[in-house]
Amino acid sequence: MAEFQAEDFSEKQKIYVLTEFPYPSGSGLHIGHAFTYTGGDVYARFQRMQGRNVLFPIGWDAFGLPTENYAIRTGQKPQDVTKTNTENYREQMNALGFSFDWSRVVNTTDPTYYKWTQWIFVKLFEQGLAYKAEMPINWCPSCKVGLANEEVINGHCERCGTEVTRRRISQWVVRITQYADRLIAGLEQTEFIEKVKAAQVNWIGRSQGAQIRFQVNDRDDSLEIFTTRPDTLWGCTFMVIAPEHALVPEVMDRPEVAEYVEGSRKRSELERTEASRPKEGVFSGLTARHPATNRELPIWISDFVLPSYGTGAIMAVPAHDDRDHQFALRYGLPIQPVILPDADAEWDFSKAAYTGMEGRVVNSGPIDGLSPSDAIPVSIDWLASQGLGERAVSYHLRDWIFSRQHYWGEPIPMIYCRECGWNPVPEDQLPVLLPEVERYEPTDTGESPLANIPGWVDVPCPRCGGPGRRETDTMPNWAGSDWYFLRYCDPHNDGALADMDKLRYWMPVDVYIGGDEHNTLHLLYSRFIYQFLHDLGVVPPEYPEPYRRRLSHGVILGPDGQRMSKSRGNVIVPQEYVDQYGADSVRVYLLFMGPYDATMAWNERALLGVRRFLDRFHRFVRDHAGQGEESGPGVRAAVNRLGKDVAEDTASFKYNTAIAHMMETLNRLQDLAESGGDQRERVAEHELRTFSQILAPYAPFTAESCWQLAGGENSVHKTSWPVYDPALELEELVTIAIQVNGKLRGTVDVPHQTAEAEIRRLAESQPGIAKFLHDREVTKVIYVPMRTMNFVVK
RNA sequence: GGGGCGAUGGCGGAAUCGGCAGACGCAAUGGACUUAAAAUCCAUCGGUGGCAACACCGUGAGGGUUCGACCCCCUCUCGCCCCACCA
Repeated sequence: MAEFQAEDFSEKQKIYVLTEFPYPSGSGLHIGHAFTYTGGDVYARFQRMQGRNVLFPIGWDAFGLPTENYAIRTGQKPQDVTKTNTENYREQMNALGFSFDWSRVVNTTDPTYYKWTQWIFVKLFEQGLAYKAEMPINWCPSCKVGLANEEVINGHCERCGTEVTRRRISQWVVRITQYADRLIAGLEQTEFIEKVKAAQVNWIGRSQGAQIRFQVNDRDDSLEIFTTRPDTLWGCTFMVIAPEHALVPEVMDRPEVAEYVEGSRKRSELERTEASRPKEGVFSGLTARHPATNRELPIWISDFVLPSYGTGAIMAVPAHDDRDHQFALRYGLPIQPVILPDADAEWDFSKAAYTGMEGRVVNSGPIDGLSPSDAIPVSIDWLASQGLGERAVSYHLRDWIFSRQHYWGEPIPMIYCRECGWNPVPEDQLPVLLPEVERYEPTDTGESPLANIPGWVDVPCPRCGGPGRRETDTMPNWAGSDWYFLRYCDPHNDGALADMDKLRYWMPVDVYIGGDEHNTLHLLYSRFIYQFLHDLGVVPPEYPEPYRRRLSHGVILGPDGQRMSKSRGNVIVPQEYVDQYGADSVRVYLLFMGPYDATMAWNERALLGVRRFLDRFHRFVRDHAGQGEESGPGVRAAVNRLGKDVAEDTASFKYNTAIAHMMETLNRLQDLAESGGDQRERVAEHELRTFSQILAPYAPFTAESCWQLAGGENSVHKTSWPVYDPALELEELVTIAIQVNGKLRGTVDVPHQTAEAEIRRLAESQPGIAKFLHDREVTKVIYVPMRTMNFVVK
């Protein structure tokens, strides 16, 4: 398949078409893969025919829990399972005719690849962007294993269905929040569609507000809170802190506090973040002083306050926040209105909080009489002048928990020494290879299975040479997919993750095709890692962002219109349909179903319709091959036009209409070639070959066969896209719509460049139109050249 | 609650910049070929009225702008997707 290899530094214009690489599961390629890669393949093939140097690579995102589980179940090595699966994937991809550059395959589980994944981690650590912290993880008490968020389905373990609880474990965390503002700002340099940009901005969730200090009574401590509504400060009647807050251990001697905190700890993340759960809490026994009014404010503890957002503490303003209002009603805490709504002067604050921004601030000292939006900056300035607080920004985005307690992942290349602390494995000792072990079962303690291999764990400290201990956690699945697109540019490089000149040639990715489900996490993580590498200077400084465009493909539902799932039994396996109808039918059908980004149900009858079209074309070519003379004018014009239409649609990913154009043109050619009488036209091999070329990106096998039948030499896939001849189109008649008062009353067919006056004469002479003009006064005639003419009459 | 998107025949969907609504395909109906079936081919296929020519209505609902609106503006209804106790 050497024919599809991309050429480094070619003089041709480059284009980098990237599709998300698959996780090679045991069940083989699924329909979503077929859909994604067909979309990428058509575009790549089309661009090659346009004379571009196309990089269309593929690889394997092969680390992951299913392989590890399967290996445990069957007693195989994950390495061997991966090998079997990737070979199967490759075979099925070839059956579908994907024109990947197989010389650039990347495999995240290959030590020559994950050496660089580990290298990136070492750099993160060296730059202070990776740190150890006690973080709660999702814990399956039955499997005795920590689960990533994506392995928790509705609060239950993906594997065994047991309800997941929380457990605190010391983990590696990556400081992605440090890049939050840049990740937002960088979006401006991309051409992502609005939806994707919005998803990213939303996920980062930047809010502006104020940080305010409250003095805790009878103690030295002060309580810091974050709020986006400092204008409601004077309405604060109590405070709430999370059970994880640093103040809590100091009041654990109160039995009711201890009981509440204990109960909360047992609650799963799912339960805890359930918004409809009644707001419950416990009084801490502490009070704080209102910074403006000196009023005494009780400090409550409740787990509706999240430890991981803001400061883990809030000022409660029950008059103007729904949650605080619920809490106040439950425990009989005072409600103090400080904003009167414009619309409803009689607002009943005992019934509901007023959270709107329209209104007037009252009972609030220096900000009285202002509108809430004006009051926000004024209140912050006032707080700052009193030394009580300042402007602050908070993000929904959290630092990224980077440890997984699994075997089948990249070992985190760190060594712990009692004397020197954490040190990275020196670069010349990378990669830290995954040891081959007999058993992959998780440990009872929640540690990675690697912790059970003393010969691997115990190593000298790279700094002092004393006894050290390897990190036994592995990296999350995201790690390998964060930078794979860089490796495709230079997949065999031993001395760097990729050569700078090659990156400069191929980057950025021109089109990245993937699923909506990766529009937030994967896209954000990989943009972050790219920006980090940009700061390190190992990617071209002139490209601040890795992806120019992001295209999200749609979803194929089962024949019943439901999402495909094994339990519903509506899963479509592409290979079965390839066997039955041929790869081209499956390819063309997938793209013909609807717009590339739509959600569509599988319909085997429609697939059959596509098969009929391909068969009909093949028959047509066979029946008309050998008629070596020139085609009739209608045939020439139709095929000429087709090349232009399909090129336009393909370039803008409107595959469904491109295919419709091909069907339409075949219908037209059949009419012209097979009708009786004077209209009948000859179809010569030249047009049959041109049509085959146009079909080639979509149905590569059928097109090749037809190309040969029509006397084509070599391979249709090595030809250039047919050149459009505008002169041919000018020979065709144009149909112009004739309206009277905006209503269609007829049409006239005229040659191109017919004068307006002539069109008007033809229209007025047509009885079906004339009868609407008869006896009326034409006040105006609007003419849109070569499209429509509208008579305005009284 | 926040954000994004959408609503067109029996179905999936077309319609470049506001200019012939329903391309293309599926399903359906009638017919040809066949002993029969499959395959293939021909015809019809938004609604109402009409033998027909033709006329009127029609892009979720209501209003507006315009010579002309699926497309632009306002109000509303419904649906899908993502995020969500985020202070």
